[in-house]
Amino acid sequence: MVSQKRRSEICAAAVELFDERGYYGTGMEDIAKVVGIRASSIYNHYNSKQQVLGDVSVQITEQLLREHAACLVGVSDPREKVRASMRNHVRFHATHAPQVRVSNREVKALQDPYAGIVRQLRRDYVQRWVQIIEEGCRQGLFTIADSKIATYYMVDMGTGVSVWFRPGGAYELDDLCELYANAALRLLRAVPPN
Amino acid sequence: MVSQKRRSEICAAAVELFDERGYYGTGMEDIAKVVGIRASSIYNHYNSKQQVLGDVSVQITEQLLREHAACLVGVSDPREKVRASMRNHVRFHATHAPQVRVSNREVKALQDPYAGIVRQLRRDYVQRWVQIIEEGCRQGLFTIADSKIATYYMVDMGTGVSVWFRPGGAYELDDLCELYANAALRLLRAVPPN
DNA sequence: CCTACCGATCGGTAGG
DNA sequence: CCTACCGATCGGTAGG
Repeated sequence: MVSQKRRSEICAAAVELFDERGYYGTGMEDIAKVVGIRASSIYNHYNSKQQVLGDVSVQITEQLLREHAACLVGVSDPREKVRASMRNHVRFHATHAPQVRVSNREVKALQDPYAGIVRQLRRDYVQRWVQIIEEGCRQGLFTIADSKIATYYMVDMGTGVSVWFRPGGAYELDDLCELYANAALRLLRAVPPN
Repeated sequence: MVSQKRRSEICAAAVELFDERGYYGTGMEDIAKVVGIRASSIYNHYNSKQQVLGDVSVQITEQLLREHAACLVGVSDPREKVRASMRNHVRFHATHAPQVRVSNREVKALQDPYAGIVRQLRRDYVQRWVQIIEEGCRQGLFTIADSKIATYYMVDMGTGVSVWFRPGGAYELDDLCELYANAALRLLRAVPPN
């Protein structure tokens, strides 16, 4: 049987284990044990361990871009685009922390074709930020030296949330999203009203 | 022979390989091959692969704190402390990129006593940032909602440099340090003169 | 989905 | 610093 349910069970187990022990530190036996089957049975759903990692990485990266595009619908002010992008970035990295940690940490373990796909998606994502920032600069709303560096400021800062954020901890996610959105506009020296 | 030279050769080879393929993806054979000896000979210098990773991680983390302390000598204005800290953080993460990537990526693979030591050093480092920021707030120089979050902004942003920075690339390291130092003061809403 | 099994490689040890 | 070797585990396959 090659049910979609089993496939996603394997995927979920793999994410947890890759996150905990890394791609090379996780055996097919480990994944199978969590799912409740034998290691050899995984090969009815995936051709290789590499394909499991590829599936996880491509899926989560595509989802990030999809949700980013969705959060910008109907927004025209570049300052609001930055706010929405930052909120989305932080929320995504907090709520899909294991997946983004794995896809960031194991990007070097990823081989083609997955590696090429994921790298291209990441370039697209950075490029979207760059274009929003440059649009704001042209409108005289932002003042920055380099739009690429400004993008790294914000993306790297928000990605860090996936490492230290704990649901139910000291910080409420909604509050965090607002703090980061405001911080982004400060980084860009955005003219008020923010 | 347990020469210090051999030990650091093993260390250097291990950093490159751990960075490239991860801790679990790297065998003692791989490290030995780079050094030009047999895998079993590494055990004349280290008791285990874990000890090699521990050595790398503790050393680089101690060095970060040492250089951070040194960059603050004679500085009293909190704004200048933030500038110096940010410049040091970025420069360190750019010039020791493989080491910090390994020590960040493999922190979960680290066992006690190394894990405990490294985690404590990291807490110390964060605490130093927090105290500088709170000092600036008390003096009315900074305006922020949460000093811990503000620390994460800056530390995470600067740590990102270790991932994308390439020496001899589009950005000069000195310029980058200044850009990040200025960005840090914007994040803190520092009062001029900056 | 299973059992049975492949050759390769793993970290580490014994002994010199 | 080496050779020789340990038991365990690796990703993956054959065959049902």
